[in-house]
Amino acid sequence: MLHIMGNTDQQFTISELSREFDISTRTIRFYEEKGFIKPQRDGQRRIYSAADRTRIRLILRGKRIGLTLAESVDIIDMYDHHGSDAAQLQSLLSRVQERRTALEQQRRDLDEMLSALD
Amino acid sequence: MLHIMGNTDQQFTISELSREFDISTRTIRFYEEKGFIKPQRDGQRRIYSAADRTRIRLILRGKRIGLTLAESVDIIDMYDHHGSDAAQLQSLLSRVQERRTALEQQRRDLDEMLSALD
DNA sequence: AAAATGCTTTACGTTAACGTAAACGTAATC
DNA sequence: GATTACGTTTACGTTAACGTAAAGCATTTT
Repeated sequence: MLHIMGNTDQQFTISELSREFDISTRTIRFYEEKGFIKPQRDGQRRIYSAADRTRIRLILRGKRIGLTLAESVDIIDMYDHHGSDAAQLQSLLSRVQERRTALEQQRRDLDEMLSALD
Repeated sequence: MLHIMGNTDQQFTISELSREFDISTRTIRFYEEKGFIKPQRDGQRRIYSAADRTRIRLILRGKRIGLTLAESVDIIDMYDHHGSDAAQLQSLLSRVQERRTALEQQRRDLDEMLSALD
């Protein structure tokens, strides 16, 4: 059977992503266990989309700045959110604001740390 | 009995520091267990110096930027180091350099995160 | 077909950073 | 002298983020 598909939707195997991001396959499956990514299946094999890959990249970025996985995913879902009513939007905005404040404090701490290391 | 002491060497109780930094007394004792601070004793009571207080402040700053306690203490001891020979100094400098690099990456990650939240 | 390769699930183990409770000591206050 | 406030030690419990086998499919290579 022939599939006609644009090459915009690239596919990745677990070991490809493992190598690319230098994390174990265990880690990638763990992220799935936690519901942070939901790859498709080809039989029993996992297939990762470009979107899955991006989510992993963002999770790792979050880790580097000291966020927990849950916090990272939380923020990622802030980007991603599409349909929501006014009330949801309002609470989202205030949560983004909170996050900003924490991150800005973090930046100040980091700057002080860096300048102290001179 | 009268103690004559300059007020440069202030003293603090565990609950004072607990309130000031908004951490539990358990946390403070835990830091001592790990050897990160070494308060004096008055009988069985702990007495914290200004230096102890500063170390705690720095540890907490490290935590906010996602360092582990061990990493924070490691950096703090970089500030503090006084007597060391040339070889030690050299290894210290390269370690500081490593740290800087990591922190700068962290800063970039943070900036991207912040600008994405607009 | 045997072996190697790459993937799968299940499940127990590990480390960091405390939380939480028990049980007790000492000093000030009612 | 009993209660309250503040401190102490000892020790078991908890959560996050994986590590590390163990044991088994499925496909590709020898």
